[in-house]
Parts: sequence; structure tokens; C-alpha cells
Amino acid sequence: MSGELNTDKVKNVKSLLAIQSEVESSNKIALSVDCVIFGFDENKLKVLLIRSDLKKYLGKWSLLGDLVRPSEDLDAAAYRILKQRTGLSDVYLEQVHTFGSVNRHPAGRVVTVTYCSLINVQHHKLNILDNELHWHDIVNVTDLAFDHQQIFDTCYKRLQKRIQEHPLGFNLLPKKFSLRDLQNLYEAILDTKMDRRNFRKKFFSMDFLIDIDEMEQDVPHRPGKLYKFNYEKYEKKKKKWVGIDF
Amino acid sequence: MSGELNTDKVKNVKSLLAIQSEVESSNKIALSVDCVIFGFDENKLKVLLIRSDLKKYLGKWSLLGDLVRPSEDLDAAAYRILKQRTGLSDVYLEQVHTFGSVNRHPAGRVVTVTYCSLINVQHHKLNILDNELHWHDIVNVTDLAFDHQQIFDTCYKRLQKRIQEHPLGFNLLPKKFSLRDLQNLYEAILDTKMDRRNFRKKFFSMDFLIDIDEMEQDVPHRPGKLYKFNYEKYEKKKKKWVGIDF
DNA sequence: AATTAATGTGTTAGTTTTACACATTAATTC
DNA sequence: GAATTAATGTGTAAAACTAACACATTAATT
Repeated sequence: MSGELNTDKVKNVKSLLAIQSEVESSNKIALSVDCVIFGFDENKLKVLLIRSDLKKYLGKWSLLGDLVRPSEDLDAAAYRILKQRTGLSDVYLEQVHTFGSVNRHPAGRVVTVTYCSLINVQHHKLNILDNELHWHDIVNVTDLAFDHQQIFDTCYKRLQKRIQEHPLGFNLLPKKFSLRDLQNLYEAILDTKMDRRNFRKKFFSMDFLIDIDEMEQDVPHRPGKLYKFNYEKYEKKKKKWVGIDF
Repeated sequence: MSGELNTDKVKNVKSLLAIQSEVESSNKIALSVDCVIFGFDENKLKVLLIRSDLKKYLGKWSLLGDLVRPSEDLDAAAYRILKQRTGLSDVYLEQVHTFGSVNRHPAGRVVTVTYCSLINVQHHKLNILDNELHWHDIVNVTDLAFDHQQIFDTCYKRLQKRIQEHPLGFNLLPKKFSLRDLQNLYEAILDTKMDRRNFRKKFFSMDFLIDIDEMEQDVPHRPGKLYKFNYEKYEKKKKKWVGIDF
């Protein structure tokens, strides 16, 4: 920090007032959050959608969202929506991108901060009774309301990337899972097939799986071992440097 | 998309009106963009900062930003700031994160969408005459105004990650550069030392560098060859799949 | 008891990364 | 202008990682 201070008090006051008057004037920009809530069920990646309640998008599905309250942090707004719609707290939530095209919302200028959330569908079962709320297989997610298709695509791509570099996937699985479950999850999210033996080797070599010495129950084949993910160990040993690769 | 349509027109109208009234009411959230503008000069990574014009942050440095105009896209607002402050168009610009803590701005509720920009410092030279605008060596960037330190840290980390996976760095260099320039850039951004021979091998094996058959001029040692980055080839051949690694 | 379909474990060849050494070139020094 | 210096430019070998592939084991089912 070098250089002299040429502070102009008039300028200070003006700019503060300018901002304040903007904040208080009408013709303002509204702010919302939208959540792309992913689940994993029957070996398929799902997303939770609700019917649009706008005439313009009659019959279309849309993401779960709401306006941000004036005294509410962005993350808090996203958590509120999640709690409201799934009954769940303490879920994985990550801000992804903010969409603000001038004409993206028919009701006026609404900028939306979008979040990606991963939940364990076993845990909720709750507010899904709501007739307008449904889990959609992500391969069937097309033609959403507003710009929600674009938002969904962005969040899905982000998930595909993040799951390769961070242990997010476990948020979609039960605490105890088999390696087959884990591979099915990766194959569903990344839309690819992987070699079972190499997949297994990869995860064992990372050494973040805890063998809890239990087996799958009620499976119509030889039961596999169950594991938990060792978050503590991961936090200590996670890699910092990767290298140039593009 | 299955399920019958139980559209409730009253509900539709209500919710639309609710949003519209929110948009038009006062006590609204203001929206700004802030740009973290990186440059590379004398083998050091730099960031362009301006003196805060708020009394509360007298003497502190802050990022370049402004309120988003009611009929302006977010990206357009970021480009406007860049053009205004550096005179440059057609620069690398990427949205990074949106910060919206309730008390982050002393003038009221201001949510800010932050962008990372990479420019070639050779190209501008222009509006830098402004006494209040300075390039700061990033190692000396501490204690910025508002929550700008957090924003800067986030954008810098993002840059560190992105430069390993995408050819962003070339935006900070002249069109023609030596491999030494390129390595210095990577070492500055990633704050690390690399083996010169392996770095060289890595980039040659990617095969995205065009040997333009020119040499460095006016260097006080054996001049190195100059290269350009082959964006066309990169766009065709860039890798999609990487693999699980964390 | 035989069959089936999954889990669980190696092995090998190929590729990539890392560590490290020496020859070459042009500016600088004497 | 010859010797010195400090950079560029190239190569090699060990180690680590990835990808492709085969067989034994287990438990449910027939």
C-alpha cells in the first residue's frame, strides 16, 4: 500500500448518497435464489422440480426458488428453500452461478443466484406429497420454465466436474454404501461406464473408505461389503497441487 | 413430463403480482458487480485496485465495481467497468461468485456479483494515469475495503485452479511469448517453482504452441524462441474426460 | 447339488510424471 | 577477440499412474 491519500469528502458523500438513493428508489432489481436439488434413486440421478405457477409457463417445470428477503443472506435464502421443500437441514449446498439477463423473468428484472444441492432421498420422503413437486430423472429434464434449463445445465455440468475432484457424491448416498452403489452413482452422474476393477482400485488407493465390516442386506446376489467415507482423513490429506492439464 | 395440470389461475396471478410488487417496492436489494482485474508485469501477478471513496474505508483499497443498471445484463455491467477503467474491450472475463452478506456494504443491502478479468498490461497504459487507480502486486494485497479481501481471495483461488485446466494465462501475456515468460507466469500465479525441462516438455506435448520462428529481442542473455498459442487447435482437441482424483 | 450372477483380487502393458545432466548459444567481461 | 557467464534447448531413466483384461469366490436361485 503506497501513495498519498487524496480523499475528497464531497465525493465520498455523493457516492454514498447515490448508492443509498438507488437502494431506496423503485425501478430496482429484484433478487432471487434458485436451487437445483439433486438426488440419487434406483441408480438414477434425479432433480427436484415444481410446476411453474406463472401463466406464461403453464405446465412447465421449474426449479425451486424464492425472492431473497431484505435481511437474509444469500446462503440462508437457499437453505430456507431447501428446508421448506425437503424438510432437510444440514445438506450439501454450493453456490454455482448468478443469472441476470434483463428479460429472463416475465415479471420484471429478477436476478437469480443459483445453488446446487445434493440430498439423500432416503432421508426426506416428506413434503414430496405435494402434488406439484416431483423428482425427475435428469435425462428427461428438458424445456424448463424461464431460463431454468440453462441454469439446470450449468449446475449439472458443475456437478459433473466437482464430483471428479471432490467427495461430493457421498451426500447422495446412504451413510453406508457398497462400492457398486458408489460406481453406479459416478456412472449416472458422469453418464459413462467404468471398469469395475479399476474403479475399486482407485478408491482403495485413495484410502478414504472405512471398511465397517458389514455386508449388504436383502440383495438378490452375493452381498458386497459396506463402507463409510472418512471425511476427517480426507480433510487432512486432500491434495493441493494438481498440475497443468488441458 | 407426466402428471395432470392442476393450474390455479388465482394462484398464478397472485404470485406474479407478489413478485411485481416486490420489484417495485422500496426497501429493495441493490445489485452491483465487482471486477478483480489481474495483470502480469515484471514477472509478478498484479491486481488493479482503486482507493475507496467511502469515509468508512478511508485510505483502503477496493476492487473496481459499480451498480448494475436496471436494463443492463450482468456481464455487460462487468464489461462496462472494464472498459471504463482500462479502456479495453475484448478481454477475458468470467463470473466467479456472488457475495451478499446482509451487512457487507455500509450504504445498505448491496449484493455483488464478482468477476475475474485477465488483461495484458502492455495493451492499456491508458486510464492508469488516474491517481486513485493502481496495480498492486498480489502478495501485498491485504486489508481491502468492504468484503473485498474475501472477494479477491476467492477470485485468486479460482484463477489458480482455472489456469491449471484451461489456457487462460495467455490473456496475461503478449501474443508472442517465450517459454520462460510462460513459466514465470505459472510460477507467479501458482506461487511455486517448476522444473524448466518438464514444464517445456509438458507444453510441447500438448501441442498447442505455434513456433513462429522469431527470437526474443533485447534480452541480456541468449534469446529464447517465441511462440503463439493456437486457440483453434485447442478448441478442437481440448479434453473432456479427466477422471476421479481427490 | 448344480447353476448363476454378482463380488473380490491380480497382472501386465502403456502412458505420464518426476528427477536429474549435459550440450548450445549469445551477451558480457577482460 | 578469447574467455566467461548465464541463459536456452534436448535427453534419459526410474517411478507412479492408468487402462485393459482374467480368474477365483460367494451366496442366492434353480
